[in-house]
Amino acid sequence: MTGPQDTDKDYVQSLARGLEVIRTFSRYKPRMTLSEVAQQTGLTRAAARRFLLTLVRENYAETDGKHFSLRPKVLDLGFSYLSALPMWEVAQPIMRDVVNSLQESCSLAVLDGLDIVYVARVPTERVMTIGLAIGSRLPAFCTSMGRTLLAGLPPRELAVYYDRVKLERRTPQTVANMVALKDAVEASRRQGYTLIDQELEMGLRSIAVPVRNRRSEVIAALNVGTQAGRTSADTMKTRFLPVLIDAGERIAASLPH
Amino acid sequence: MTGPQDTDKDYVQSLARGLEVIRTFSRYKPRMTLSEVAQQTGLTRAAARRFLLTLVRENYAETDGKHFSLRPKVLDLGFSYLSALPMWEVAQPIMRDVVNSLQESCSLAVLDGLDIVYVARVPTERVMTIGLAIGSRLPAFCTSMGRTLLAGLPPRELAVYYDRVKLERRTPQTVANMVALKDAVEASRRQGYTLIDQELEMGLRSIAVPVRNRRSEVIAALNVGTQAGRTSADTMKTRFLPVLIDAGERIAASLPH
DNA sequence: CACAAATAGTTCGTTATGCGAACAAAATAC
DNA sequence: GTATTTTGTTCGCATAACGAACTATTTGTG
Repeated sequence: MTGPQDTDKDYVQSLARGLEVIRTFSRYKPRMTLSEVAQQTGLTRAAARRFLLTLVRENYAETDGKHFSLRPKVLDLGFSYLSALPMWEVAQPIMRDVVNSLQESCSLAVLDGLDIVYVARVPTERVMTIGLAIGSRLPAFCTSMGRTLLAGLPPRELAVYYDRVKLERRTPQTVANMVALKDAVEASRRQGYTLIDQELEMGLRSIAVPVRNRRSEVIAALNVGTQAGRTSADTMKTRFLPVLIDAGERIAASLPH
Repeated sequence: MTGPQDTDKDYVQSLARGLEVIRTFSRYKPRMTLSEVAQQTGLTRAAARRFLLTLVRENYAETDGKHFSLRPKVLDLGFSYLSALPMWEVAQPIMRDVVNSLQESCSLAVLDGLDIVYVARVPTERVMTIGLAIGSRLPAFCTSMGRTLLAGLPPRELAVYYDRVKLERRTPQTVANMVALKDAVEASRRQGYTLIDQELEMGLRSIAVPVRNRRSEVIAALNVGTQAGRTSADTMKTRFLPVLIDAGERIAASLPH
């Protein structure tokens, strides 16, 4: 496992390695033996063992003597980020109003690399086959919130994104060529909202608007998702969009100075 | 800042310190300078700087050249824990059913030390003055889910809890003496649910049931919260409790083997 | 049950990781 | 402009963390 190429005196390799150990646990590997962790992370068994025992000692993990698993204290790490978000506390009541008004799921996400990351979510029903919660990631290029966030990037950062993204079709509708994606992002920027129709998953339609800070920078996206069979694109534009725009503005207005 | 008392060859001090740096960010300190982080964590400035630069290098944090703040990648750490939870994916649709049925907020929590930690939440409206999300912590002794989880502890672990907990009154109704708490927990165990009436916060009433694994161990608690003025304790027992019990059983039944 | 294979626990010599005091540089406050 | 505070950087040093190699334990197989 590599860190920076050259010896970097300001880099704490043990911290980076330890965080990788935490990240190696997942839905598919909720609990692992010492050797499995070593294998997954590329660490030696002795090193993996020290990291795991340190996590156990600090109550981030536990062991039954053979298998290791993470403990809820790990959520504190993510919570440090969430509770530091300026919009964190004000967004949820506003999102609940959206859900009460439209009877559809509402989510808030930020851009992180090539992905969007959910930071708040008020679900009403399962509109997608995968479960989503705070911390979930989805590709930005084929989600309504993702396109909205891309549209709000400064040109240079957007160019970097286009250079790095790999457009992989998720449904027959997925916009998977660069020219079409750029047009779509530009359209999002112009019209101030994004409507995605079954690009991420068949049957899923969602609409998103930007949430801006006081300097008019796009800092998050807010969306409502529905089943395509239940709500037409026109209805989303005429009924859902005004509610979302209002909610985005209320969140923005509630941000600290 | 101290680690283990004796030199412990299996303890990675840099990992423990780095995790403390992450945890030091909060709602009150969303962004900090190098010196502030050093002061908050007890590290030297040079050490704090190396940890922060490592977090920046690994995209867990960012800096504007002076202040540091966390990035969404930190949520991946908590997400490792959440996605590894056996009940994670099945619980939310069931909780949404509860919310649709009762029109009240529904949450799922686990016990961690003296606290409960929220691992899933479907809010309907603001029943509490503080915002709650995945990762939020509340004291176990004066919450419905907390009492439920305490009731499900093996006797030895419960004894340890009683030894360590400090009962601090949150409202005039808070059960804050040990005898009364033990009686309340025992009552929760006997009746298989817990109803809390304005012990955590005035105006807040909530009812919780245990979620058990296939070995009948209590692994989480599920609750519904309401405003005391809107729903009587009797209504919670007659209308809410059957729905919650059913939901708890459905979550339990959906757990993997 | 015996044996082989796999995995975990431990040791310890080694080294490079991470340390922090001290200084320089930059930013901030007055 | 000066004083103060904060940040950036260096570098000698101590030891934290390393991993190879071994022992011990567990698991799987015939």
